[in-house]
Amino acid sequence: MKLTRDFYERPNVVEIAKDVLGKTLHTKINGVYTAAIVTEVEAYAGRNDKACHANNGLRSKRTEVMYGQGGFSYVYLCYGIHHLFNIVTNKKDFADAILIRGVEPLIGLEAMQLRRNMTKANPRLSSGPGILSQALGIRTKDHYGLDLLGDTIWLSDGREITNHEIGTSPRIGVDYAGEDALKPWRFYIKDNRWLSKR
DNA sequence: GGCTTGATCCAG
DNA sequence: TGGATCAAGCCG
Repeated sequence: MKLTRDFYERPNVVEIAKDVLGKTLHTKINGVYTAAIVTEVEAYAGRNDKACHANNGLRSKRTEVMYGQGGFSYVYLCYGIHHLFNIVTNKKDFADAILIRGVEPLIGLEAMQLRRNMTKANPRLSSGPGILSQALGIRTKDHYGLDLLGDTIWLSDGREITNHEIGTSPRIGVDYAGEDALKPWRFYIKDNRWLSKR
């Protein structure tokens, strides 16, 4: 069943991030349907989180969607090459988001391999925030600010993940964020092959 | 380990 | 207006 607005609009982004583990991420892009299980995420807590693009209340064309309702997509270009897919959470004016860092392919493996220019389905297909967007066909220009209750990118129930199956670590690549870089807000499914850190 | 790559941000 | 910076991936 498709996740509802209520799921995304809860106030605690860390709690939602853990809940997203095991959920199914679907895309239907240019008529091609793909689906994958979310294996790895990071939480970004709006204006009070130095690692978040909306820290200190920064508003710009890029961050604007984070200030809207929960359950929308925030996709942006990183290092000039990679499209990183985030889920906006919390209610209007609260700029929280969750970065998806790894997925386990379920449906549409051939389409994903074609997009990634690969001949096999190994973790290099979709274990990393940039390459999973590539595998699923998500691009900044086309998929910024989409409603995740729509029919282009959406999430649904998936695999049940219990608390003791969830691993925790600091977030990746946010050393610039001072003390906030230490927050243990990266979550992943333990013993899963489809993680960005091997 | 070193290179790629370009939007974004802020200093001036 | 320009240059430093960056939620990464690829090749070796």
